[in-house]
Amino acid sequence: MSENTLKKILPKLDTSLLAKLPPFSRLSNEQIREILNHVSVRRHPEGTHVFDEAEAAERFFMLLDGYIRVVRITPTGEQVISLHIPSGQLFGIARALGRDTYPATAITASESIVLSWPTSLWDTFTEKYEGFATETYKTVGRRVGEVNMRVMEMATQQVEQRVANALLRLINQTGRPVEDGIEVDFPITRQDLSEMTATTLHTVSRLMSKWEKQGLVSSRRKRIIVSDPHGLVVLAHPKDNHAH
Amino acid sequence: MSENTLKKILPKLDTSLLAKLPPFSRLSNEQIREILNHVSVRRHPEGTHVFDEAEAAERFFMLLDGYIRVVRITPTGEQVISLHIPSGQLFGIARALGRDTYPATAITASESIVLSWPTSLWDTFTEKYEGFATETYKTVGRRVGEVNMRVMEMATQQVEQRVANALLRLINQTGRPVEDGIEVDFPITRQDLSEMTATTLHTVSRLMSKWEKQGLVSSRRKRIIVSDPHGLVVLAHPKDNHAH
DNA sequence: GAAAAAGGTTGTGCCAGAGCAAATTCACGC
DNA sequence: GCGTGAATTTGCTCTGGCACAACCTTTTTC
Repeated sequence: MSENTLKKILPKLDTSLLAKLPPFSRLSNEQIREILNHVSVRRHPEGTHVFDEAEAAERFFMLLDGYIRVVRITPTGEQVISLHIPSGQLFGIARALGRDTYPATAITASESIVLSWPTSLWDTFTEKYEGFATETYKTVGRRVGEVNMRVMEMATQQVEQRVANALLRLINQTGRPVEDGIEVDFPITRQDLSEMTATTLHTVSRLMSKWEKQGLVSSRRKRIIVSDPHGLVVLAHPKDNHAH
Repeated sequence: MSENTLKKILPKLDTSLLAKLPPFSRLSNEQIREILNHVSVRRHPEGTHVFDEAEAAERFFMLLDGYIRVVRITPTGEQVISLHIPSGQLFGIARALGRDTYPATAITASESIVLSWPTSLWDTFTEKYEGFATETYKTVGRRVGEVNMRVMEMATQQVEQRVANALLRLINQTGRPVEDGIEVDFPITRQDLSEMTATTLHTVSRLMSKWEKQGLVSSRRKRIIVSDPHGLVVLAHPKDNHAH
């Protein structure tokens, strides 16, 4: 990561921006101003590594706008996408898990605005600011739940169901309503979907083609629109699944 | 859970028992005595559900002796084993993740002694007792890391490697040295191993047979001894893994 | 605006590992 | 010491989905 984390100041970064976000919502304007005193703001183009796995966790982050893709890379170079983080959430919060290195790599899935603070302030935040710790642990809990869900899915479901589930999760969490359905709000390739579901882009491509013929989804390059979410739900949560 | 959580008192449950365990190790004897004032102690035979997924998290737990298997069950009734918890660790700590229900089911993998406290004391513990919160979050962090590791493995590795890894993890975390190797310290079936690695008991059985012929492991019913850990490591971390 | 690169589609062969079935072995209670 | 049920082994079959490959389409670059 290039190290000019200096304030490429936004038009105005005022208290009202943070006041809406859960970790800060119970704070006074005074407190939010304190917090903003120490913040760095940064705009990252799509595809930027905000931090890398195993790096010393010197800062923690709040995504103000855009999407973050959390990724892990195997010794043999394969990527696995852990989850996507929508704006308004903290990330890179290694300290909340008692770690001093980042457990995964964070890459912007679209152009993003990222706030950050030095990790040394973490303890101050959790102690001093009402509700900050609680909300943080809720976020952690939600993500843990999500990862657990993926383990379950990968252990028990067929590829088609996994991809359907991944897509449903994407539109639930990051969906934007458009004319003919709900669109995933950031550029996403078949390759990406395959890395989220432990399969190959070929298989994802075939599934998408099939679903497009059935009128469940439509897609252009890097764009996916789900036009019949319920149809996908039916595929995702299948009749018998005669499994292990 | 049957609700006679009363003190089936152990011979002696004194401060020295807790003083060695990380979450309590920085506390004074006085403080540990306070903590013991509110504790319930309970002995669970093998196979007992200590609590079930989605149940209201009314208590949190410390495993004093034995092993806990953390399990999730799909809508279609299949089990997936998330992880095993060795003695000396907290579990059922939904509050640490901002939840008020248990995220998974906890079953004793062998006869176990379990301490527990009402969840209402959780905030007191984290605020009042030096180091308790920190150690807790380290535990959480370690488990999250482990689950993430499993996602990676399931996404990128072959069955043989996954089973080898699972076995290595078991002997690292819960291994007991015996004459001809290291033995998994609680009863474990091929079925269990298959539920940990998202495969079938048949495949696990075949692998075990092969490994036994190669002199890597030996096993009786419900008992597994790894005699050549390094041999397993070689299998677990394979040459090419021409993958996705 | 031509070339290159990135992303996407589709056909084919193949095999790891699941499913099924049946036999065998083991542990434990009586 | 015997009977029973659970755990394990093993042979056979079958198939989902991956590897490989060729080609097409859109975007980016210069």
